[in-house]
Amino acid sequence: MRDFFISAESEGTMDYKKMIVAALKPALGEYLSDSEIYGKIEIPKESKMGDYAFPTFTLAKVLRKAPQMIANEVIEKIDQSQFEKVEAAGPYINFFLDKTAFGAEVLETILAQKENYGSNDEGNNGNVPIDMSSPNIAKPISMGHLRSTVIGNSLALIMNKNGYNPIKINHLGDWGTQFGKLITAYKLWGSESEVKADPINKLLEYYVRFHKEDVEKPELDDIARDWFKKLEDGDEEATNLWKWFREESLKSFKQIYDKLGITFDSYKGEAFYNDKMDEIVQLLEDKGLLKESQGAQVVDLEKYNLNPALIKKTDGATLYITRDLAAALYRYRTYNFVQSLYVVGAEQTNHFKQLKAVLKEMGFEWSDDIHHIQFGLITLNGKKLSTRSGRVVLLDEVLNDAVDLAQKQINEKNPELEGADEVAKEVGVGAVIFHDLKNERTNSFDFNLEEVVRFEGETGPYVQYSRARAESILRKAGEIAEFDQLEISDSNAWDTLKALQEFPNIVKRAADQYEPSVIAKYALGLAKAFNKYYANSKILTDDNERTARLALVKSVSIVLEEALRLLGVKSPDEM
RNA sequence: GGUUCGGUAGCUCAGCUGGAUAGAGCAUCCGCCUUCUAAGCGGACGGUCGAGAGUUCGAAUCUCUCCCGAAUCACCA
Repeated sequence: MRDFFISAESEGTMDYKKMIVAALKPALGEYLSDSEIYGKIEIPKESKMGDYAFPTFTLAKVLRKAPQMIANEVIEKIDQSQFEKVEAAGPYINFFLDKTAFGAEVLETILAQKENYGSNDEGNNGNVPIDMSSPNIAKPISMGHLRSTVIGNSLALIMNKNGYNPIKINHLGDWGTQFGKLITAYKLWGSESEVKADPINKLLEYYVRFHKEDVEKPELDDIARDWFKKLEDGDEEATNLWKWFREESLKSFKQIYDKLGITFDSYKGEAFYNDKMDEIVQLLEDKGLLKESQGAQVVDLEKYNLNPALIKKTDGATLYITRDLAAALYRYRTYNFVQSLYVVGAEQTNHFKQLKAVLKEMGFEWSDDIHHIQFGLITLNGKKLSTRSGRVVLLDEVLNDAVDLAQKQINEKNPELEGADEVAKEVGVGAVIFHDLKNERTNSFDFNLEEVVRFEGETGPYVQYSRARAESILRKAGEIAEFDQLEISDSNAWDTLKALQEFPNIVKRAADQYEPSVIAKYALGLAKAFNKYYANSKILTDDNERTARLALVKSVSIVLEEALRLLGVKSPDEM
């Protein structure tokens, strides 16, 4: 087994817990191993109680003494020279770091590494395809898609920060029986010019009308089925219409992705796998996994405690999972991934369990590297969003509202701001993205426009604003010849320095848990610490710590910008 | 009914592998712009951590039972 100290050392940043283990070892070495000591060290809630603490409860039994007494005895025995002080507080041994040395080291590291601060190469450049966004052609992008898009994008950035090579795949919903309906509707009521003018809305209108009218004219369903059949058989008219709908839809999707500042590495959607499913069926057959059940072809998954996976319908048509099997295999062959992520809503949990189970049954060990990154539902007035019932919240509208509001705020608070339009976009869109990412992925939330576009409190604009203030100070400070003498004696700076030091661990945790919210929460914490410092200490005073304070401000700006970047949020220098 | 995820302050949520008086933001009320951007800072108010039992020196956190809510459970994606 690899010694944990080696890995701790290889991180490149100072591990203060390690320092504490070294200090405690002479006193506790005969009762606890290094890693046991390391594991017990905790961070007190309040900084009054020190920066790290070691609870002595566990030793009480072995030593048959009261924890308080043990704490008192231990501090007598250990070398305290590395710390500002070490004190026994009841059953705890509290360690106070040498603040100036700690601060100087953190600042020096950040200023040297700049935006690379917090990066690591844990991923070894391994490929990680990320299935994300994946809207359906001819349907508008709603708040529901925002989650997958924004979480996927952030995870791509986080994985990259951890040394992986993410590949963002927009698995478009560009195939299925709905295209038969769409073509039917278009042929009956549509026109080329209408679609060109406003593709998504018009196509949606046709689709909705189809569903309205087919209640009374069931023959429409037959026509639609025929058209889809034609499409499957490669009929020229059907194929051309399909291609055209797809292109027009994609164009309007891209406008939204532009607003969000998100790009993709692949737009291979469901249709791409049309000719790749036969192989899957064949493989399943060869391995004897396919069974007939009620006229359909299924893979039994009882040993996984799952329902059978339906591979082929009674009529011989394939299903969603068949396509996803083909996609999974294609991605494995194409990217030889170390992990394959699917940022898809929690309602599809069962599907992904089945997908992984079938792949496992097929003998593909890499099934274990597939992770369903699920997220909670966005509801409207407590109900699930649904295009057909008209209960939709269009993402584009939300983004526009947010940008308008940001514009209004700028007019009020900073009317002289140059490039106000651009800043309004960055702030408005940033608010929406941040709102989506600040809470744990799996939480569901009910859509509330006021909350989404809020700029005060724990929001994206709060973080942006904090950094803009930092930048403003730096502008006023002018050129700094050289950052040396980085010791800061001001205790108001302490929380900020500690937060800065935490960033590399936060980056790792976010990747381990596939949780952008870890970064968002961190950004809020750092911004908060900095605002407090800003409010209580004058930075641009001419004394011998001025450079050190500016180094702190610069470091805060660097790390906040980087944290926001990992969320896909921009950092305006002024706002 | 089975499975999964939730239930923490009026509202929205934190709380890392169990640890020192349970934390934020919003809302409400009160202070702070002759100092670096008030999209800010400080303070007040506010909680039987769904209920009960268990493990433990110690439980919001782990185990079990129950209550409540959501998602899902083969021919949609």
